[in-house]
Amino acid sequence: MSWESVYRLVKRIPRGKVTTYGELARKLALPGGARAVGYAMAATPTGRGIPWHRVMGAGGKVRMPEPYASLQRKLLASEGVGIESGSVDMDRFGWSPSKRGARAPARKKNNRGRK
DNA sequence: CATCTGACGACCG
DNA sequence: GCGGTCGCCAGAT
Repeated sequence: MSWESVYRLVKRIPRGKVTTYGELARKLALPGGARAVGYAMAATPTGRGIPWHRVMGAGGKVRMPEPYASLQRKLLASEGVGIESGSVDMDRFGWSPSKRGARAPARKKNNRGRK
């Protein structure tokens, strides 16, 4: 059950969005157990359809050793997630478990004639 | 059963 | 804003 739950949530993350270890931990009723979540992710077998790269640290910052960090940035950027100085804008790409689109993008693209 | 570690988070200087 | 410390949980030895 343990890590399976984590994987499940991670798999739920929609493309182009990211979440944090803390959020996952909280959703799993493990406040402060973000480390456990991170540990689980570290053991996450690649090639299982688990978008581990969509899991960021607090504040949307990259929390992992190379070369994973670089790979993550690359994958995220490939999904349209803008990264600034190694950090992701959680206000726009932050995704909350079970709270689908809680932080929906502000959609501030071209005004299409009106603001 | 005791101890250390780890892809974390919050706090303090 | 950055770096160091403590606290948290689960797994491995």
